[in-house]
Amino acid sequence: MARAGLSADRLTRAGAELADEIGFENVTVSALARRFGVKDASLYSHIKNAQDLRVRMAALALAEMADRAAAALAGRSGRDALAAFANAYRDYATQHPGRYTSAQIEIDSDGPAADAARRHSAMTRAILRGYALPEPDETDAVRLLHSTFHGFVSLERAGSFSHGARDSGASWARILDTLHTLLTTWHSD
Amino acid sequence: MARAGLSADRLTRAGAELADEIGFENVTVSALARRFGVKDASLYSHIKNAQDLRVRMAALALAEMADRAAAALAGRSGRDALAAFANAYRDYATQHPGRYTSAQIEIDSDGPAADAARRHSAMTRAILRGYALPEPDETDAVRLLHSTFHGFVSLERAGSFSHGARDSGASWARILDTLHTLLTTWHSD
DNA sequence: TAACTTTTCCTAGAGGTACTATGCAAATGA
DNA sequence: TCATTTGCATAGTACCTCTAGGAAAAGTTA
Repeated sequence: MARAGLSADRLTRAGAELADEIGFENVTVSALARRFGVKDASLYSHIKNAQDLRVRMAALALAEMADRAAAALAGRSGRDALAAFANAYRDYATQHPGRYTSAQIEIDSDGPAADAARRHSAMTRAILRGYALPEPDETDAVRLLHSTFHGFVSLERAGSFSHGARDSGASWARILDTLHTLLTTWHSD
Repeated sequence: MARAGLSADRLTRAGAELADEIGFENVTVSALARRFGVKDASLYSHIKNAQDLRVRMAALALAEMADRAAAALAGRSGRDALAAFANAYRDYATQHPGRYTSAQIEIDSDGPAADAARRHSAMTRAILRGYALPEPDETDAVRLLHSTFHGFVSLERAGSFSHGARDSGASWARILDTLHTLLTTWHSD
């Protein structure tokens, strides 16, 4: 009998695809096993348990987001960098809703997903280089940006912005403008 | 045999308590039935299914958040109103993590949770009365505030802000300041 | 109060998911 | 080529969701 050629990485990537198709919360060990035509018990040779799979998916998504962020930021600064990063972030969430959701699970600081999370976080901080804020202001600003991007994307996907006349993309563009202004006029106390 | 005296409302409230204790994703029909000392099948006389229970819990949480927001905004305007609303929002999430999580599920616009969601949304808009923004700017600002509050709370709870030297409460206060400044200096184009 | 109706909870059972233990067969490599 | 390791299967436990049908409590009417 031929083997399916499974591995933790292949399962993680397939899990990510499945998440984008049917939603992160519907990705089960059983569903993943069905996709490979094997029994669910077989997956436990590669992953520790269902939570382990989820953490691996989160690490993959965070790494992909960090890569896109790095590409978006290359050669840009100030307003351009801010907009490019923000749009890369929002586009990723739109194109890969399941992956994006997976990246939101709790990650402990010494787990396998922590590295990817730190890389992504460093990219957010890189946006601010052009604004030259002193600490702890830069940290506050990083947190503001991350909060706003994540909050917007997450509310947009939950349908919170779809009941009014205002296009949510227009709001997004406007919000990026105001954030740029906020950062350029930021004053430490 | 005595009856347990169940009803959809009691189940919803008990589900909310359970969510705060063990986490929203761990609230199952079975666990709720155990808490009342009845069999799980008995709950289906009161709730349609597990998703129905979750939507009811979301509606309860949104209603509670709208109540707290209304109380926080009463008699306040401008910066005071902004800070009071924001702190009420963050405090609710801290005190009721399970309820807060329940409020984040997707709600369709004509479902039973939509009313509560609209009330909560109206409260966010009320913050902006003192800033007198024209449309569509006010809508953009509402979305910015909601995004930032939700994003911050959600990242804070996921542990994203706990790995640096900067206290997350200090960042929160600073962010509220900058948002106030942003709103007072908002310019329409 | 007796009979009838409705509601509430039960038992029983089907089907899905997570996970463990164990065994065999395929791949690896000495 | 033979021993070892690895990959997948079988079997089985436990928990969850939900349906069907029945019985007893509570409410209603005569």
